[in-house]
Amino acid sequence: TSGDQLLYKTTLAKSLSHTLPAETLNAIRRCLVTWISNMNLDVVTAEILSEWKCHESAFGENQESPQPTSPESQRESVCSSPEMCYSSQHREIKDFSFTFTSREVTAPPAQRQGKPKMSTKRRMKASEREKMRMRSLAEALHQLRDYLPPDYSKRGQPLTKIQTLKYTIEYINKLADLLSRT
DNA sequence: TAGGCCATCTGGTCCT
DNA sequence: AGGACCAGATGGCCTA
Repeated sequence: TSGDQLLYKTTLAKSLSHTLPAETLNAIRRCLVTWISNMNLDVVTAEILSEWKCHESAFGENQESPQPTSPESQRESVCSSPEMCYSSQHREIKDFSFTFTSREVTAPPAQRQGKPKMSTKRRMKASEREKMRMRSLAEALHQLRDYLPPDYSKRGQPLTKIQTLKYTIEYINKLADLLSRT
């Protein structure tokens, strides 16, 4: 709808500064889902893909062209945490290179000494949570993959995680260009 | 067989 | 104290 498009444009304008806080990412996602579901995907996809072929050399063929292998396709992960978590704090996105300005994680060895080891029970709980967290991440990527036109995986092979992320950025940029021209 | 991709485990750090 | 997040290590599966 026009309202969705307006909101989407506004959100994109904010995001074009290359800094994408979690709220912005969520807003983009919501608008894209709403907007795309209300229009003729064939037309959009055809136009985008025609442009895609022209700009393919940007990175698609050079470094991240769809590769034939993706073991995940054979072993679809069963995800128990379908909800998507967007906790991108202090994250910058510039073109296709991510810069994660995360916390300092390395500490001098001297500081590590003397810290009591986690109990087995707590370690098992932490492992379980980590497993769920990674499955949630995989599920989110799986859903993201579904929003990309099938032609992005040229040989019919599912995209890898990194390809999914990169192509999604490319797809959003192309959708934004399309919108800006209307 | 090498290399890519992935899931899982683990220990460390930061945050609430 | 416990949860969230991160990165390194490890091993399995698959393809060229």
